[in-house]
Amino acid sequence: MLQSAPFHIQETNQGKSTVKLLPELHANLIETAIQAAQAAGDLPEFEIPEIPIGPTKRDGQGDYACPVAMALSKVAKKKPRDIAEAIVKHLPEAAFVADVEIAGPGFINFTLSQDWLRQQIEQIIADGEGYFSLDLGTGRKAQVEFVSANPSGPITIGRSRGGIIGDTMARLLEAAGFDVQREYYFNNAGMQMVMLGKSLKARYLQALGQDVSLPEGGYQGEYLIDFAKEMAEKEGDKLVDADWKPFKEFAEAKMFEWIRATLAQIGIVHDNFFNEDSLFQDGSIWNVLEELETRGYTYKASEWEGATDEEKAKAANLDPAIWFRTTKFGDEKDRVMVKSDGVPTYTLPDIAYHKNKIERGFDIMVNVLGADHGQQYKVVQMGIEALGMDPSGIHVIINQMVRAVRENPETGELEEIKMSTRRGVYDTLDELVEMTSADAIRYHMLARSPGSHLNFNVEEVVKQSNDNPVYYIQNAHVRCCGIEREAEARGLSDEGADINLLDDEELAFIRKALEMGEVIEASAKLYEPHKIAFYAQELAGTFHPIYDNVRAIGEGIPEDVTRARLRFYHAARIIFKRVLDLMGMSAPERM
RNA sequence: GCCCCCGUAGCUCAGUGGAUAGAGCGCUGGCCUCCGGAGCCAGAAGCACAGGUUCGAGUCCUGUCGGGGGUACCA
Repeated sequence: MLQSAPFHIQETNQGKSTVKLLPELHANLIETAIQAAQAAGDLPEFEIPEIPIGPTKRDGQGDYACPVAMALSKVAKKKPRDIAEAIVKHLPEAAFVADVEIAGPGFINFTLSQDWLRQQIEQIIADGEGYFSLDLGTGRKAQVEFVSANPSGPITIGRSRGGIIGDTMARLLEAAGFDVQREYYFNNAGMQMVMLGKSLKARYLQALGQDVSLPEGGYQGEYLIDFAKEMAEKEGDKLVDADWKPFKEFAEAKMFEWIRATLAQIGIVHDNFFNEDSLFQDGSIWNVLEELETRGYTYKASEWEGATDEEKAKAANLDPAIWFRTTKFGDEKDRVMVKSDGVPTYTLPDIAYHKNKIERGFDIMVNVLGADHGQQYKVVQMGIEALGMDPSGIHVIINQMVRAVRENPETGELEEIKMSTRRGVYDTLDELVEMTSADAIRYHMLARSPGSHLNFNVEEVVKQSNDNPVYYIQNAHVRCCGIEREAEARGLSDEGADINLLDDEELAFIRKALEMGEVIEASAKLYEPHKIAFYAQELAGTFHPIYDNVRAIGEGIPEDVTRARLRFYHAARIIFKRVLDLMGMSAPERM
């Protein structure tokens, strides 16, 4: 579903069409102009750098600005303004450019053609929601792995951040043209799951009336009591002598359904759940270990080779473990791959998992991790390199921790709500969804760069008033729908509209709308999905004043003007639907 | 101690090395004969600190201070 404008379709020599965005189109003009200026002797010979260009921020500076003349000042041995003049002199004509100006120290400012902008309205309506699709990733497979929480308890607010970032990243990569798979790495192996099984067994015995306590470090959540009751009803006392395994199986299956249901509430649906367990069962972890041994990256010892005296003392009573020589890749210390009891740590299956991903043929693999796992991905990368594979397709988005906060009614200060599995505390995503809405959660989690330490103010998100940007954005869509409803009720339509009757204000919105392609491109290339959230708010901020000033229907408005404006609001509705879709938010028709 | 991340308005946060650092909330003052006011207009208020690189630094480098995370048999 590839679409054309806002980007001109350019025919290449091979006759294949390539979608291009406005910054690149402008940059091409400038590059051509520099070459022509050099050929004409107006500029000296030098290697042409990457042309910087971007949308301008304030009136009077055109729509797109390029500061390349300043950067060239040194190599060209000329004043920036003189360079800019030489470039402008040789600038080729382009349908989308109405005016070019040199301003300030040597900026080249481009103003878009109003006619060209008008045409984009028709293009948007013709292409519908596919209008902002790019072909950046056409023919390429991408995978986004996110959430990947241990199935040992309910999804927490903190976990949902990575989930929303990951799902939005997937949506943006799809918009950029990639064939995207969403994957959940289901950590159903390891000590945590053994503990879960043991905890459930204790709850099961309790359900049968036995006086047993939870194992040390066991899971205390009430959900295990519910699971245990269900098990006791189903199995009776058949399992009193069983070990932890059937309990782990049962808990895991329950958790799997629970996690899926929780995530589905906020619009997150994974295409694939990859079981960590399968890497043990099919032997791939042992193959990886063997390969690392063969390549000389492991050794067996009870302490790592550079251990301090303190570390040696700690290891004194341990049997030997198998170490991965990560110091060969610049790590500060080697890492344990197989513990002294013969059980692998998370490192080994993690490496085997990423090897598996690469072998599945993804061109890019995005991995969304919390900061508490922030170092681990480096070890995985070292593992992939040690196996002689290329880790360059793996990209990690690390999101900093979420602190749930609320205002102290007495002091007015924000204070942290301590995460706890007890009820009554805002800790699980289920509870948060109940109190707010999927849209509000998604927007607030998304509207922060992953690197920022997020203070999640529950009351602020709960507030359903005009101080909430979620509704500000959705309301733009609602208003477009309202106009269309009114038009229909009055028997009016936008068919055959003369878009030349539209004014600068409406076109300013279209200009802003065209930036969506640039935002999608930047998000996809830089792996920064939060950009779309800020863009959406800016877009709504451009829309609402126009809605206030530019009435489509009413006394004294000529019918042809009404028709043209209805056409405009029709396009605006498509645009808001699209941006809300990209964020995984609903686009309501009424509020 | 060492490694990673962060420090921008009263609060929550944006800001590909480019022009006069933006938005929301809160605060102050205006706007309802309206296609839904969950809206519009205006105002006050800020780059932790010190050096350095650059024609140009909130952005890059070094250091200091402050906060979060990690730091060999948890994931």
